[in-house]
Amino acid sequence: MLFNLRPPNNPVDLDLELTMESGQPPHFLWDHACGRHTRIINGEKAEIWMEKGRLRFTEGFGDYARELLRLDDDLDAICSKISTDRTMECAVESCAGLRITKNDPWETLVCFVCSINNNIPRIRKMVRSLMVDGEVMPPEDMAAKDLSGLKLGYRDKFLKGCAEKVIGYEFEKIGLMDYGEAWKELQTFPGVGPKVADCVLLFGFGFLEAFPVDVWVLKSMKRLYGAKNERDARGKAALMWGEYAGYAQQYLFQSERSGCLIPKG
DNA sequence: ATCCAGGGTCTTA
DNA sequence: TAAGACCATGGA
Repeated sequence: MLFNLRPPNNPVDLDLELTMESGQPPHFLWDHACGRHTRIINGEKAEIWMEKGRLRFTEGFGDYARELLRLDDDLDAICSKISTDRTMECAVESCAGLRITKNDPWETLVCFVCSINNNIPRIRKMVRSLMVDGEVMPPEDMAAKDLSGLKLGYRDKFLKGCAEKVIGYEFEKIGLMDYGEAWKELQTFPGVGPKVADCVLLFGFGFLEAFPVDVWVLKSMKRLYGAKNERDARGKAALMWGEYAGYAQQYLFQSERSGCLIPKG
């Protein structure tokens, strides 16, 4: 099976490698070898790869791939809207085909609790230590299991706390709230502050207006737009990029890390 | 040895 | 509301 991307056969519409390896949940949850991305979904092996400029995936995972890669997002239109100045134009150009991914909320929460004051390679190691049979262990198992010995640092108690809170809690209801309400609600979870909440809302619940401010994005927002602090960065992002601030954030994050972000023009 | 990493919590002023 | 100590771990 394959998808015709919009516009059809336009390779700029999806850079699968970049998207899957850009510090989003798939970077932590999927295996990656020989240009193929693999993991277990609902007990079955799923595989995604590019072939002759077209997206391919294991039979039966078409709907999953479409949701994961947000193939219904009009990337051209979104990139136009966030290209508010020369700097953002360059960021968008240098990361052509980078898409926001939509992941399972619980797995996303686990990923970004592990991300606290941490680096991407070690986040991946931690998340994988919390996976059983290819999937992040469900809240019930995480609440019951002894996490000491997994080298999670002080994050083990946060993960335990989140697992216990999610049990008997309609986690999906957060996706039905408006952004502001959902942002505040998520921060009642142990280990979830403003940044982790925005990551879970963006990558787990699909709120494209969420703007996670980590050290890289904060550095960009200070240098490029004179942001004074984290809160100020969020405010400026909301004003400049509004409903697509999440996409702007991912292009900023990727560009800042790869060092291809020009000062400002 | 010191700094840093997709930060949060808690205390203090 | 804002700043600072503290938190575990491993790589640079």
